[in-house]
Amino acid sequence: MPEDTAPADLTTMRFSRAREAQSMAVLEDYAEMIDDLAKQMGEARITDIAARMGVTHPTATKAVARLKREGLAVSRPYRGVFLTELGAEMAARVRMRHRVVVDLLIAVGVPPETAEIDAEGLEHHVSEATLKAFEAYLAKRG
Amino acid sequence: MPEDTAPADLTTMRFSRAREAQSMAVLEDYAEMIDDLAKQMGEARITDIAARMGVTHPTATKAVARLKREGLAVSRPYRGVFLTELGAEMAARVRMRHRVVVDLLIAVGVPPETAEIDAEGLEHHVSEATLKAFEAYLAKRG
DNA sequence: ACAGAAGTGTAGCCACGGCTACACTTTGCA
DNA sequence: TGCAAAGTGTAGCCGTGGCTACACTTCTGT
Ligand SMILES: [Mn+2]
Ligand SMILES: [Mn+2]
Ligand SMILES: [Mn+2]
Ligand SMILES: [Mn+2]
Repeated sequence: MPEDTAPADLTTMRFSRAREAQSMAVLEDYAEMIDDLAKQMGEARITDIAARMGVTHPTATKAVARLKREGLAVSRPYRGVFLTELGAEMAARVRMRHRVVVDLLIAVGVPPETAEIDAEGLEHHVSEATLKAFEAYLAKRG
Repeated sequence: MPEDTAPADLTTMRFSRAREAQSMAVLEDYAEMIDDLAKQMGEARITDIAARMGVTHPTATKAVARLKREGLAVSRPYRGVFLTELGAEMAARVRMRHRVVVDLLIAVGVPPETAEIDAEGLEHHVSEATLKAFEAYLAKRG
């Protein structure tokens, strides 16, 4: 085995972390989007959530059901969806991280439109440590 | 609607792209891993693939079945798994991209161990345009 | 040579995130 | 005011990627 290869158990841990991060991605994106809609439209309706996510309304309903199950949102039949305090905190955190990721990409030379697109997937795999490093890099750059 | 917000249909496209990228992630990671194992051990066995991915062997078997279905690998019962030419090309591309992502993270100040971990998830959402930008940045930095 | 260990296949379970189809409720307008 | 349009709920399908349990094959060491 080449010495530039990490031990197998460290490799395994990397994959586990990536899977774990991915399992949060849907939750994070919906939380942020519901918060966006609440700010822009006054409330987040299932149809609007679905339209923005690019999915059908039953898919959005299922995602919201998961958010509710995890204590991140509440809703009553035929009414809008609202974030709990926990959900709002997640939304704020996710929005900030998203912005930092986009800014960093642009700072290292990625075209802004591309940065926006790629960030939507990248953001969910940026750890706290990496986020801090990004912020430090951006601060240093002014 | 605030003017710092992208049109809804662009937002929708971002999410679609992220989902699409994600659907390739498993394929990419397995292709790279099978290639690793072929180089390090002579051949890629289901048990070894599973162990490194941190999953059980039936899970690895299913992933390999998908690789075969997509023309990226071949195998015969109770024998090892081998990449096709297409699969080997994907593995090479994925390995290169992984390395660039890790290098870029380190270049902007992310601790190397963290860079390795985060890159495992990030890599799948780095587009060609972003990869080129990363390479340019790294080249400029020497 | 063969028995036990190791490896592999496969059935069948689950959660998730897509979808269509259809029923029901709410909204809005003539 | 009431009816049509819009919105929502829900059942049920699929593919994917996890898992356990168990059967079968291959390998290995005595
Ligand atoms: Mn996202
Ligand atoms: Mn985002
Ligand atoms: Mn990966
Ligand atoms: Mn990788």
